[in-house]
Amino acid sequence: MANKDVTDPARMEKIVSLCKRRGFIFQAGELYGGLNGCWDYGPLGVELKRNLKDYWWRKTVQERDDVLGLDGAILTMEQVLVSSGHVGGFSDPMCDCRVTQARLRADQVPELSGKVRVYRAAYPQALGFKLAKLVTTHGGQCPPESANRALSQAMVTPSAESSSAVEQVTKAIEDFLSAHASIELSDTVTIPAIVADILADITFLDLKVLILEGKNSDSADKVAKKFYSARGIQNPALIVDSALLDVVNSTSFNPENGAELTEPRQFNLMLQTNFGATGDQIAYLRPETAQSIFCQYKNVLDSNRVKIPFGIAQCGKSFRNEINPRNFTFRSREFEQMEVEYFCHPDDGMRLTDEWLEARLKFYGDIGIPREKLHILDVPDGERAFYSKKTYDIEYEFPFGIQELEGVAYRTNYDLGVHEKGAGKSLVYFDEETKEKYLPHVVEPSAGCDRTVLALLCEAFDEETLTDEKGKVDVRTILRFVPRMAPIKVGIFPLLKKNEEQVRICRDIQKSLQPWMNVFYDDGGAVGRRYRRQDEVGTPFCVTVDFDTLGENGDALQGTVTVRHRDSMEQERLPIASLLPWLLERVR
RNA sequence: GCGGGCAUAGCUUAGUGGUAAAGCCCUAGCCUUCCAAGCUAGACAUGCGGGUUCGAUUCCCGCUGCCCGCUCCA
Repeated sequence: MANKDVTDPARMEKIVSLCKRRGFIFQAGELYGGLNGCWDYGPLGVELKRNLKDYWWRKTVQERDDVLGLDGAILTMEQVLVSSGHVGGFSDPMCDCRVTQARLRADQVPELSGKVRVYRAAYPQALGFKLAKLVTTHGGQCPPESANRALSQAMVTPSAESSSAVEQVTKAIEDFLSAHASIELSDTVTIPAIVADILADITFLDLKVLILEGKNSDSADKVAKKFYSARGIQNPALIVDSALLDVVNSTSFNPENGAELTEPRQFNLMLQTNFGATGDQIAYLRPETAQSIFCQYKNVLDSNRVKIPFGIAQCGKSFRNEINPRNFTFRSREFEQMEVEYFCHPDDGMRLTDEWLEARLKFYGDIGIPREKLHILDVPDGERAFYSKKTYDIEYEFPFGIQELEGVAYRTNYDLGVHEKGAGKSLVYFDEETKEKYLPHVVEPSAGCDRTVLALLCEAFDEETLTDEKGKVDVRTILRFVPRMAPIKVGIFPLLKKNEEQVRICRDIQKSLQPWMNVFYDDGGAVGRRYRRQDEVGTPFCVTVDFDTLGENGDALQGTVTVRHRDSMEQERLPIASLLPWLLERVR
């Protein structure tokens, strides 16, 4: 979707490293080697995430008259997910065409007979690296890129279509060595030995293509070429075996193009579990929070004296057996969603979708994600889910690319419709004023909680280069969270930890603030060091009790403390008594 | 899912077929009146499992995980 992705892997690495070092996010099961696609939030991460969820709840539920909360069960009945369509399309074994990726039901692939052409190719990069390694091992100086370039050029220039792998690799190596006269192999090494080493060690990429009735082998070659070029092999020159095999009544080939199909696989992306006394009942870990909202829509309506339009909000865990978790916490197998299903009259759906988009954009601004880092994708026809009349993706510029944070989708009355049908019970709404009966339509703003936490971290991360009076350069690492999202709101330090009076006053301040916000007492090392420690975890304010606080420099300063600001590093003096209101105004 | 690369202390990196090194961080103490000072002492590592070997962190294989490029995302 995104066309101007700017990625910064080095920045991402620093963020991941900071998250671990300071206790924001750890890999789940790390002690035992790690569990792919699962993450644990550490002491600071859980505060950050909680701040986000609490603020979302406050803004979405508590400060609105028209949205109610719900906390549904994670274990979900099979029938619910059959009705919703989550079980249906994915319960049969499926095959993929290895060339076009077309997905076919395994039991519906027709039996085909005919000649099959066998292709075998190797990645030129792989060959290049093997060669470089061998040359180096045998005393030559050879950077891998150089061997790679030379060898891959040789590889894509087939001498003859039917020449063998041994011949082609031999020729490539000879060409390479003659082009690099400085490389001398030791006397004990022969080119056939290197060729044998390479071929024994290399991974080949094989493909079979059935020559369809009425077509010739050229068409099969075309299919193979597409397959290899999609994998970075521009010219499948290394054809080891171009012999033709006969197959009869095989269901392993795509009837459209003759390409080989993958083995049939179960494609359910939901996590299943067993329960009941004998463990023979099936339930699913919900793949989205939305379904319990649809299923309880009528109960909420009947028990809370609400009228359409109104919404039901839910924040909680969902689970998907993602094929390919990637990008730190961005795509996880276990993740948290913040969703609203907003029920409305069919005439209002489009308008409300736009209104929710605006409300959500304001929310992101309020948590410190600037509007200019967000991209709104108006998902075009054909790319939306089939039931959706309008979908906006709200995307953020992550260091690994522009990726979706939230989808605002107008889902029509599809969801209530399928559950009405599945359960055999009416979900029609009766409007007392207009005497109108209809099945409500739904607008769904669905945000990824973990993704948003990650966006907060990425947005907040900053490195500032400082130069002191002596010209000494220092890098200050800061998380510039807006105060309402910061895991710790204020650090409290005695200037000298040996001064009992300062420590006592600090502890008093700590006690007085703790009921209102998360604070952190620290007396270790020099005060400057403590400031920097708090910068690194995004604490917006630090309070220092010093000798002025004790009245040693006059009555005017007695009972006041230094407040130091994270972003500017500037300080101001405030009376202890006014700290709480001063802070509350800034961290809510 | 495909391919490539990588795996040594909390972090960043050395190094070795025979006792694993350093800086930062951390802990304790000394010192210290506002931005990562200094001194002393201390804790902490070869991802997991096989194989070769008298001996493997090092070489080989498998697994797991991470990163990159494709793919996928109901």
